[in-house]
Amino acid sequence: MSTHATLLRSHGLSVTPQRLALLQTLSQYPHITADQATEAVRKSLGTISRQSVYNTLNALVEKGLARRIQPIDSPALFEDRVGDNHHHLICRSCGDVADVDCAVGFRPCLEASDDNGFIIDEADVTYWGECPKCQPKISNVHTTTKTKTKTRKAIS
Amino acid sequence: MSTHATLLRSHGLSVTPQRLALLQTLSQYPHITADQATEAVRKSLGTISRQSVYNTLNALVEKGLARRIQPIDSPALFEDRVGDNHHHLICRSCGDVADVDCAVGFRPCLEASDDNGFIIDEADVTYWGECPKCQPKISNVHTTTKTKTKTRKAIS
DNA sequence: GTACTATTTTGGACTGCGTCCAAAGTATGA
DNA sequence: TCATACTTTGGACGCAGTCCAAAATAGTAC
Ligand SMILES: [Mn+2]
Ligand SMILES: [Mn+2]
Ligand SMILES: [Zn+2]
Ligand SMILES: [Zn+2]
Repeated sequence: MSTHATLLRSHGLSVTPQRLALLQTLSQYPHITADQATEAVRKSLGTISRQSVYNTLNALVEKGLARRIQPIDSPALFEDRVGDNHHHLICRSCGDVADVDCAVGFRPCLEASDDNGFIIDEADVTYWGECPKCQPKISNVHTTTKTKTKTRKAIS
Repeated sequence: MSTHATLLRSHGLSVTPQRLALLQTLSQYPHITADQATEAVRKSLGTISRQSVYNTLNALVEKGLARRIQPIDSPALFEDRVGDNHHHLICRSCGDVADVDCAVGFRPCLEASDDNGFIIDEADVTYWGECPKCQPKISNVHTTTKTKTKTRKAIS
């Protein structure tokens, strides 16, 4: 039996083709929008409703089987890499997202300098900058026009 | 002459009542949504269009005079505390946002464990947890029903 | 296998946040 | 004071995500 099925059952979620296909999809892309996931699932199942995509992704996040990140100027991104408290690098020009291991250790950044009495359970770290591809070359530093339009990779 | 006017001019922005009112508003609230800002500005100017609010807030962010943060499940928040690379504590229950000084120092967290070739210019750190008010009291630990509805403070 | 029930899926309507656009108004500098 | 570039306005619009009620289906008990 599929390991994904077991995973779902062990978290009290019933097993449906839609959920299996979404888990499958999540395992194939490091970070993916709900729309991209829909597109990908439709390639395998033929069809899935938008609502089911959101239902499932939200359920997975709730159960800790997936994580949602919300970069500025982008729809939410989902990933199945959870539990390692890793961080993200986002390119301001093209929107590319890269994973970064946590600098501090295993459960790291959960120490704020002053927690204001909050009980902290997660630290969400995003580094902003420019990816290698988008960096101006030596020859045209200061003259390169920054691309405003983020090109979003299509799922193929 | 108003210091806000000078600030605008020094960044190449012309001085308008709308912009002054927004700067004024930003200085009064640590974190504020575009809608809350609109509401607040209307108390002083009487009227302002939604578009002007966004135009101005975006311009301020672009010039580095304001900062936009984008928590999950909340419209963007704006603040005029910039340049100190401070972080945020957000309560999962009530949505309350608190500032935290950067743990590491002045321009700190800009060191990722592996920058993947990115040129990093900002680190955005959000701690998630529960604020003191929302924490279950000793007497009813494990029995308190978590409030799902975030109460958003009204601007009064 | 059949029947029952709780859960899930579906698609269509809907909401909220934010942007686009073109016309009217205003700040700035000559 | 005039000319012009920039800003403001409000109405239309777009996109991400949710709500809802009906239909379908997974899990369970027989
Ligand atoms: Mn990741
Ligand atoms: Mn802040
Ligand atoms: Zn890039
Ligand atoms: Zn709280």
